[in-house]
Amino acid sequence: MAERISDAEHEVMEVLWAEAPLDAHDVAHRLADRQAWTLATVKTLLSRLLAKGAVAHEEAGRKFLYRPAIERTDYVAGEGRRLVDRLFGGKLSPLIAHLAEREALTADDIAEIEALLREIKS
Amino acid sequence: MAERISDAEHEVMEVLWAEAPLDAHDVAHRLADRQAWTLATVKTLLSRLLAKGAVAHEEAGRKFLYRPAIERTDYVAGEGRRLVDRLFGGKLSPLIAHLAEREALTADDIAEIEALLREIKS
DNA sequence: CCTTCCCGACTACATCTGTAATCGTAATTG
DNA sequence: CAATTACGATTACAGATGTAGTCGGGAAGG
Repeated sequence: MAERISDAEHEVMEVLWAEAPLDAHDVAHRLADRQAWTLATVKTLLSRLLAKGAVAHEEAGRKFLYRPAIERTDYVAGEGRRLVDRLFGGKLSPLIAHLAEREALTADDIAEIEALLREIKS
Repeated sequence: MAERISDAEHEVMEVLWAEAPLDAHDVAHRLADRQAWTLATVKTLLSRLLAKGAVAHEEAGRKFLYRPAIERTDYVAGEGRRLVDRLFGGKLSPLIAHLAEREALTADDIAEIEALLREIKS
């Protein structure tokens, strides 16, 4: 399980997480504005995701309808953890410190995070 | 600039960020407990990092001494941003929410982050 | 029915990565 | 000085990735 999903594959996943099931054409279409990929490329990515077990497909006549087989939430949490482990010894605060220091969180961002923390505490 | 540094290369960078300059042997040595890499492998990684401009080397007799050519701070901030952009539309709070929700930040973690935010606000 | 088109499956291929071995040369050791 | 070592440079090679083309079979259109 948990075969790594590549960047390109991830783009495809985002499309399916936003809407599914979709066939290869639909996926290629939704990707059109972000990526200049041919349909062939999108098909390849879908096959690889299928092989990795990240999407499932169901037959609909002569074509396939694809849908995510993993939760975006899980994927995102996994990637987040990976990064935080790799770069911050597993601690979140240094990540926040870094981003904050270098890109100035807006007051709104800060308020949002504080609210979030307050909620977690309860 | 900013050639992507791979995972294996990153391990090498961490060693050099912790202590530099070091020659290939030293680097291999410090890596010994985390990675079962041969000296040859470490040398390859150092060459690649050199080619990518992530480390610099200076001649010391018949060997080279390597040192980082990029700041860990910059690397970390870049990677952090990459992730946050890719997965959270550039916003930090969802990352925090995710990690918090799935892995229970300790009260200490939360206090630390809050202190940090307070400081940023000032 | 025959031709055309569409689809998924398979193949292609350069680059990057992980992981190393080998080669040529310069230093070290005897 | 000869034999051995120690280095960096070069080469190797399989798997992942980005990006796509081709092929064979069935559906659709005439």
